[in-house]
Amino acid sequence: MLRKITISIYHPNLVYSSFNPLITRQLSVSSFPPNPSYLKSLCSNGRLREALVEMAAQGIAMMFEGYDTLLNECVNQRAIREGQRVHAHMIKTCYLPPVYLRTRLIVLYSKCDCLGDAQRVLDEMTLRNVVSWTAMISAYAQRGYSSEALNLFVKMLRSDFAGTEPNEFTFATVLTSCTGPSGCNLGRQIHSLIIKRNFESHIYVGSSLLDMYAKSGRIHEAHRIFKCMPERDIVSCTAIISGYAQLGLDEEALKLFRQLLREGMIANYVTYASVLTALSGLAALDLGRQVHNHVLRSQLPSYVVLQNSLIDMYSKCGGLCYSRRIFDSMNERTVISWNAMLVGYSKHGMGREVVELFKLMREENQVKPDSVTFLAVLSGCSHGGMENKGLEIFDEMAITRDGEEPEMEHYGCVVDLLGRAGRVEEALEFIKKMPFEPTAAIWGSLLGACRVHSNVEVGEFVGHRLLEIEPENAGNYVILSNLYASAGRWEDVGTIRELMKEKFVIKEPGRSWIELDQILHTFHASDRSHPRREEVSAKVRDLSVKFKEAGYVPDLSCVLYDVDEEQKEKILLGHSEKLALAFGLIATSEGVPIRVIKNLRICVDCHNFAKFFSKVCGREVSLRDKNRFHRFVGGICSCGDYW
DNA sequence: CTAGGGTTAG
Repeated sequence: MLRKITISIYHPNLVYSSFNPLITRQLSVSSFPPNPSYLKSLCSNGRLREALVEMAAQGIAMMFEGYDTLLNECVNQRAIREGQRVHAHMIKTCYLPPVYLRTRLIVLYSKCDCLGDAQRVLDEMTLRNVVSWTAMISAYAQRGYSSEALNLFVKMLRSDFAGTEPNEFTFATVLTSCTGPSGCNLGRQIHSLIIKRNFESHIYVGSSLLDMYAKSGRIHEAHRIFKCMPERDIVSCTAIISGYAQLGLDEEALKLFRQLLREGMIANYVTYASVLTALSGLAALDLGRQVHNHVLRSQLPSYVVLQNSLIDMYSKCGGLCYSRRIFDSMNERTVISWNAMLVGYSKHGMGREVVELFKLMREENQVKPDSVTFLAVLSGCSHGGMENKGLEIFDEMAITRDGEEPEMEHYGCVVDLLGRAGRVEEALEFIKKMPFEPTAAIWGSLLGACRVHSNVEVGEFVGHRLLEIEPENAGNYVILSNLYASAGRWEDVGTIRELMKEKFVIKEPGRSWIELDQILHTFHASDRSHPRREEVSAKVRDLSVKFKEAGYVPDLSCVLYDVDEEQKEKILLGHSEKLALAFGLIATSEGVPIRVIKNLRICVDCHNFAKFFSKVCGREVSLRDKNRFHRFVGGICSCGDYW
């Protein structure tokens, strides 16, 4: 039953209202008459619900200020249901919101992930201003809908309405959607608009611009913009540092970080996360520790992102126990924290720990495993000698369709698992039955298995398949020729060498480095650049002689060039990881473990050399190659000779 | 009312 109440009017826009007594029962009489400042005071006391009841009580009578107050609060609290009620109220009472309020609605819907509703509000607007356009573009951009953001931007440029010229907000936003292969082209066009409108030196636009160039690989252009910016702040500095780091230009990133610190930059957690990425790439443990100390001294609150990158940095620098310490100390973990830790164990070949941690993750049930998690777990099982457990987990993954659907990479892991277990034929059958066209990486992993298990028959088939898809990859020729050599099929070794001559492409020269007192010493194959080169190569020759006495036989099939055996041996001794090992032996004191990092996968001969190194020299060796860590102790490697 | 940099995997 409805009851009519007349309330006193003191607000010019407020008229008589009828309301439902069921609602009013909750209201104290003293709260009347409702007015915008009363709504405001309710909102500021966190009493949004009561404010909404007030709104309902006002029936047909709400005007700008009241709606503005309520929408503001809904946006702040990300309260979508309440926001919808406010919106519905506008419609029901035939209130026609001005551009400003409609824009608030767009913002509300987009912050609550209701992009369709936000777009509908924009579509219904007959008048739009730059803010309404920008809010919608930003909604798409922030959620990764790049093409929608860009299309909307173009639509905005074509729009005839007044007040639709993009401003600095629009440019800063839309540039973040210029990603991917065509991103840079679009970005350049937008850049020219920016120059025309004189926004190039704006600090937000500038950092967005330089980030766009950096992310599309045009780091010099990015750096030019950075240098030209009339003022810098922590975001623009971080953007350029992370630009270098993301492209793998780790040393440049580190150099810039140090230089900017010297110039007075106050790093924040994003800056640290970015520079830690660079240090992960360099595997520079001492430098990483130093940055960690900076972090601790700066007394930042704990940020999950930063802790995640610390976990990653320590594990990639060979300090896995520190990773675990950080992981255990976290009071909040994201899926990335778990993944980083799992990947750490996986790269160190610690299969048992991978399985244990994965079990813990499922038991805790706070964070749902994603496709990266499964990748880490499967490859961890493979590298850690837990083949059956890995196959079991893959089957679970394929059966329990509720979670992650296996992707190509997961199938690749299974090929790896089967291959490692010596089930090479089964792996081949598995590839044939996959719902994907096998990639070069998948054939490559099977070829590696064939080499380790000396399965020439399957290896030959796989190898030739691989040479068809990837004729430019030198590694494939090496492994196939290794395989033929191990079976004594010298004629076929010769054929492979002939094939190679025409197509052989060196993608990336081999390079190894070692960190001593926060300084990285880098060696290239047959290096002539290091100041102590003579001493180092003499040491390698010396070691080779010693190791031969202990049973070392140089594996000449690892050499690609068509030269005589003596030359081949000389080339082998010039491999960068041998130089780095020898340098480590010279430059560190007895008994100290030696950590070497290599940018490519380690070759069979160097792997063997390192084994003898650990045994004969009595030094523990940790060697990180492109795929994983190898830990050599007493002549045995943690990878079990399978990598 | 609208804006820029970040962590795992490949």
